[in-house]
Amino acid sequence: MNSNAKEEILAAGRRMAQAHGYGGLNFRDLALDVGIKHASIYYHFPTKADLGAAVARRYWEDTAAALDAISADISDPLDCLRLYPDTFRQALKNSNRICLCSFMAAEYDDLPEQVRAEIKTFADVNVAWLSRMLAAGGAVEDKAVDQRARAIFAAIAGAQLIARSRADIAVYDTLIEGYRAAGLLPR
Amino acid sequence: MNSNAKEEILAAGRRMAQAHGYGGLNFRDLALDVGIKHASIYYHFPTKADLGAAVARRYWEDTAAALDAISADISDPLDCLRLYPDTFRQALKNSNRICLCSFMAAEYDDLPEQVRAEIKTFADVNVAWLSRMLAAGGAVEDKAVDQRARAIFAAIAGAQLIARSRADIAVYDTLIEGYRAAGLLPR
DNA sequence: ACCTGAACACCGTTCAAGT
DNA sequence: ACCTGAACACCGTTCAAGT
Repeated sequence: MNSNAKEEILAAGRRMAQAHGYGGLNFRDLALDVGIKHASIYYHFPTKADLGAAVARRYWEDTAAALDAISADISDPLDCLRLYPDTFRQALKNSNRICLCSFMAAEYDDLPEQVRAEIKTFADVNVAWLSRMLAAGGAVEDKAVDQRARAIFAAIAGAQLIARSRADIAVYDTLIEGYRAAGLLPR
Repeated sequence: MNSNAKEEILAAGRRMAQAHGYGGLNFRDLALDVGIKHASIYYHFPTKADLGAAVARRYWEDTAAALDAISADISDPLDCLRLYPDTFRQALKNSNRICLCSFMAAEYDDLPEQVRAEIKTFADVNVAWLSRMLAAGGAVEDKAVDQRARAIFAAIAGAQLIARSRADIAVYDTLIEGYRAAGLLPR
């Protein structure tokens, strides 16, 4: 267990931050979840800022891997784009959680600089992947690709946020369908 | 001053909640801002839940009034829709704050039921106004009006959230322009 | 190397008591 | 009616001590 502790802290920290944010991430509940004493967490992460940054970094690393897996498995970039909303849907399915970085975006004022840097990278990773799919799919003019990628990312983050506030995943599905109907997302 | 205290608490509470959320709304800083002792706030609002609900209620009441003023002043519903993103832009302009209800949507898990009810009403107020404008504008099929109204509301909330995470209002403007280019918002 | 008990300082929250 | 002092509870952090 001891060699796994760091990984378990990261996993539990991610779950906690996706439900309660950086402010709601606390060493005592985290320790309870992992099954160690709260002081022990400081052995692995010297400060809360370090923990938050590590959790956010692991989060975008996992997201980048998941997106790459999609585009490696599926040859049609438009099919990849059609699957993209599902990556955000999974957080809602997991006890009405949201994207860690959306939550932390709201908490921007209270975030240590190192944490801010990681959530910026999360957005960059998503926009870069969307841009690649859009460019390869050819459904959008070249000069509009970046703008459209950013619009999709922001709109989907918003849909997830609003769906959470109703604790109803059907709200998310309806919003995504609305984006498709409006032409923001490919059919 | 004492008869104004309640109003000043509401105003300061709104500012604080738009920057730090319900979790970051705290009686000590609030009291410092208003100029009374922190325990005094409990005379006006028995619990934090009461304060949060009152702040959120006042927030949607103010928003409803502002939206009604727009649609009363401007006869063309499409012009009203063109102005809608500006209501969310103002929060960002005000020290990179966001919509109180977006922040609280993220905090859903930790919200008292009475606060949840108020942020639900905020969304309802916005969607109802957008639906009226869309229906009157005739730019969207009747049966798609509600879906489009919800999509616009969620997408704009998302744009505001992402712009905050960059502390850059130009990001918001670009995202809104992206929504227009994609056909989600009227040109 | 990895973990723990105990303590500290700070701050949000509460409530009985003041005027 | 309106406000306050003082206590309580919690949390991030530290550190000497355990295995």
